[in-house]
Amino acid sequence: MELRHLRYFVAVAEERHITRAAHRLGLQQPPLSQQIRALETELGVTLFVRGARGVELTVAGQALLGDAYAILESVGRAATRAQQAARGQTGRLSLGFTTSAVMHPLVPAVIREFRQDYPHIELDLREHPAADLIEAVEQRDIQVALLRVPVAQPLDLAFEALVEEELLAVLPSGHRLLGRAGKRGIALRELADERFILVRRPGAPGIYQNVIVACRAAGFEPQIAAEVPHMLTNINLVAAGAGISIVPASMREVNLSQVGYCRLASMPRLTAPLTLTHVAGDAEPALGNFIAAARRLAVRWEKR
Amino acid sequence: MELRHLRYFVAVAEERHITRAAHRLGLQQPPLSQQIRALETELGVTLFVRGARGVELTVAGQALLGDAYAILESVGRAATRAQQAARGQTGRLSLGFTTSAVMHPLVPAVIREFRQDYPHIELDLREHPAADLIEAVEQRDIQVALLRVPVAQPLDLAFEALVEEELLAVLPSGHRLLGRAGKRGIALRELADERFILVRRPGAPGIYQNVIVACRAAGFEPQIAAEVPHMLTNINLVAAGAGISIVPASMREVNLSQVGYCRLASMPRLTAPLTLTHVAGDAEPALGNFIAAARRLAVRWEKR
DNA sequence: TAAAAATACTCCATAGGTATTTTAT
DNA sequence: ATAAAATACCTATGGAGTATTTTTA
Repeated sequence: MELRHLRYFVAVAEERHITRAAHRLGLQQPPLSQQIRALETELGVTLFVRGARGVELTVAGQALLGDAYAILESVGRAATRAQQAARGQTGRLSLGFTTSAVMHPLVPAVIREFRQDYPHIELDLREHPAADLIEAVEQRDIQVALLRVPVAQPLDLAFEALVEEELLAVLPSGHRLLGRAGKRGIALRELADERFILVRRPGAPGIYQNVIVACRAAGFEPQIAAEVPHMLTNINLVAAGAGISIVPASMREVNLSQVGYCRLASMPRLTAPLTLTHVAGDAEPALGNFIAAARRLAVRWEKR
Repeated sequence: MELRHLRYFVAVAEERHITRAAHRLGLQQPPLSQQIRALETELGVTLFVRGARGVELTVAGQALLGDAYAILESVGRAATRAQQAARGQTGRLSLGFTTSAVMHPLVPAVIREFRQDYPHIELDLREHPAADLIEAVEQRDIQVALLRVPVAQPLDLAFEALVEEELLAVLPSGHRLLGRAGKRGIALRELADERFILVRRPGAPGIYQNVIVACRAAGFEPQIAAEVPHMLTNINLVAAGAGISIVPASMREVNLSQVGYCRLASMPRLTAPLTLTHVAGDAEPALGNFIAAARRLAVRWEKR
């Protein structure tokens, strides 16, 4: 049986008249009669009783008609669904991110916009440490991840900095430098005598490396008072007076009364990127659409 | 799009290999490649990424695969359903009957057996007076009816007596004839002085006519004390002492203490048929199966 | 470079067209 | 007697086969 048979059958059933149905289908009566007969022969069932003023459905024909409608309709739906999937308008997308990545306003903005533009894509969101995210992308466990500074960059993954974000010094509330910091901020070397608290996790140095390199360029070796696994712990330790730190500007949202943030006057500005990563090569449509949305919003963000 | 495309597509998707799929389908690789390409072109979508060791489904292909399975399966189901409908194993059958017809044990037996043999046929049961039933069958409102003696027999309906049932006299409990009735029963002429209560409805005389004709043949004109519309009313009036009556043997199930039943010794026995009626001409399968079941059980009943 | 898919072409099965006959009311 | 479907026969589209080339890992 072919869909042609069902299409012809439906036309004849609706017209109750082979000649009229043939006309409607854009063909002649004999071939249509033959196709209907062929269908009847294949099914081993009489679908129509032929009369002098047309044809009438048998009970078997009535039974088939309902199914034929359903089948033809679901064929149509299958086609549009495949097309939507190809355009990345349906399916699922799994996205991972680090805590510090979601602190950046761009990330929730991208998620919101993508949800709006592609409501039929199931979005799978997961928060994990950067190293786990990179491994998950490699394993095809998730399709795309948003994180900070990826140090280990496997060759089969593509990495792309969406935006560069300024790094700020976090100091305890009463710190003398907070008062002296003007619009341009304090010089990095003014922190030479401070004790640093930095985020470092095995396999994902994050901005750790950047800070140390910058300090050395500013002429001093930073004293590391503590290495913590999480950026919020980091800020809490500063609040507790255990030292100072340097964090992405968006962490300013963590607005504890015991800490203050100030800019660093180094030129060029000390920054850390918000990085997007996925498996290299052709991205499947839903992923491509996500990346496009992320890039679009990143450009808009830079121009804000 | 044709079902062929979906069948081929499924084979390729399952084998992840056009050449192997072609072999499985009993054709060569190039035509299969062409058909898959044609499907992709028609949908405007890439279904497979071609590699050196086979093909892989794209997301669009994955989306289509699920739908293709569902479609092919429902095509198969549609075919078997049409065949079942043609054999009268599915669909619906509406059956009407009179009160006196269902009193006959054959009727519930037929319904039970039909339900058992054709569990997928929806059986519509309705109880109505005989005249209404005949009209309903003519109007194609119901397909088949079981009733007693149809007097008005429209030409477009077929009538068939399933079984002849003996008629019995119903007498008030203390009636002198009940004691004298032997195995053979009482003679009809012994009722010459009794007052008769008979069922008669406009348009459906039932056994009314038969009884009168029989009495005349026995040499007397019966005195009609009352004409009632319903056979149960009839027996209740006998119980009340209003007269005597003649009813089908199966009414003996109405076992009131105030009435007694006895046979009538006339030869041949006075009988009334249980009649089946439906529109004349070819019966549709479910109806044919019902009629066959009714006939089969009727024969078995006669031989009991 | 080896395996798989794509291309080029050929063929033929069959969907579809034309002319006519049969059927049913 | 008439309208509709069936039959007979013909045509040609396109599905499938064969040989070969191109692609990809």
